[in-house]
Amino acid sequence: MASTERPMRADARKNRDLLVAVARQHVRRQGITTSLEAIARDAGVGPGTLYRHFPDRESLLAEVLRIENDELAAARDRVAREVDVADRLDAWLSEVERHIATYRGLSGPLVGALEDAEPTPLGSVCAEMLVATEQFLADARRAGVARADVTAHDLLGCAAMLAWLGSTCPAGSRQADGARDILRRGYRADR
Amino acid sequence: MASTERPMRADARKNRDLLVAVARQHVRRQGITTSLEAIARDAGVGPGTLYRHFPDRESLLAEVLRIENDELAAARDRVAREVDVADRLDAWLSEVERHIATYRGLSGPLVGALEDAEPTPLGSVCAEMLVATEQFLADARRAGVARADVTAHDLLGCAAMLAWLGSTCPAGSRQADGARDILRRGYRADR
DNA sequence: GCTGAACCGGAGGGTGCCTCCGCTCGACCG
DNA sequence: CGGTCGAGCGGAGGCACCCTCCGGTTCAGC
Repeated sequence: MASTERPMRADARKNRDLLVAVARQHVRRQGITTSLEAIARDAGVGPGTLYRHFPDRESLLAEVLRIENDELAAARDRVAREVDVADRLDAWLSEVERHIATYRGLSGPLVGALEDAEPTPLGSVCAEMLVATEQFLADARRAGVARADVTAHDLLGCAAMLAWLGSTCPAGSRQADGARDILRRGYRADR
Repeated sequence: MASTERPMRADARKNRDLLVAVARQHVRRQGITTSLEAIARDAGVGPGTLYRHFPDRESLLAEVLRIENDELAAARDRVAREVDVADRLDAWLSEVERHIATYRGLSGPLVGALEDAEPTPLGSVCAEMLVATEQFLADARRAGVARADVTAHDLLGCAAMLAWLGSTCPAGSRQADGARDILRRGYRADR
């Protein structure tokens, strides 16, 4: 289907890429509620152009994340390779938390996408994280370091909560650390 | 100090009370990001009037909560009286979570107030919850059902996280239940 | 080069935030 | 009870943002 579509016009492609690049900067700095108009301005295009390429905030966001997701995949492989199985799940969840927390305000929409039945732009990003988490959870269970009644879905929810708490508190606060410790003891089988 | 100030003019008092009442409805229905202009409109006053009584969103919110806080205090007394010490802390934290979750979006500002050094309008609301939580935590420790390294501050953070997760998911989702179980096992000493 | 379809960008209507200022009306005094 | 004056009112207005629509422009294939 997609293969039968003719390729994008060169100027359209350029604008689209530029918009995603500028959006990435803005979202990193201002969080996901950053002004779309400002992104268009900075990219030197009109608002109409932005809205044609990305009909709503979420599709633009999904595109930004799609690019960034390579980083998370790399982290996943690194964790699987280098971290001892006893701490692998912890390490992975930390990565997920850090990834989510990169963009202030992302945790909300992400949890929404985790729940939503119909596929949203953010859905695929979520699905990937869920698969990896299931993998790590299975490993941990086999090694006897994760409780049996905890699900990957729950764990992602926990990571999102922590990311939320961390980016809600004033920067530099250790508020999330206590909660993280409590959560760890709650899903691990060995403490 | 406050006692030397002359009492409010009757019309001002009336407007102020009306605004708080209308705001309460709106915030309950729409969450804390509800439109302040709409509140003013519904109360039949101009925006200027609203902003003189409540210079920013947070002071209006704090006033709404101050009224509602009686409910939480009642819950606190009921829990202290009726619930067995083994489950008292759990019961109290559930109440806190429910209370916070009543107003969609409240968890963020509340956590902020929990951290802030200088007193914000929401600060006193927080302080009250913190005191009660410390009390219940101390009881639980004495009864041997709470881990020693958990702080009341951490627990409030956890309640806020759960409230956040609960009101972020589409209504009726059980997403928060898993996280709540994990957290409970994390702070309790007996499971 | 020509042509038409794809694409552009900005004007504009709607909403919300917050401020400022001229007028009103309630409180108190004589 | 009537007058005064200042607290209080409310709406106009400036600003930012969201999103849509459409007349003009530019690319791509012939």
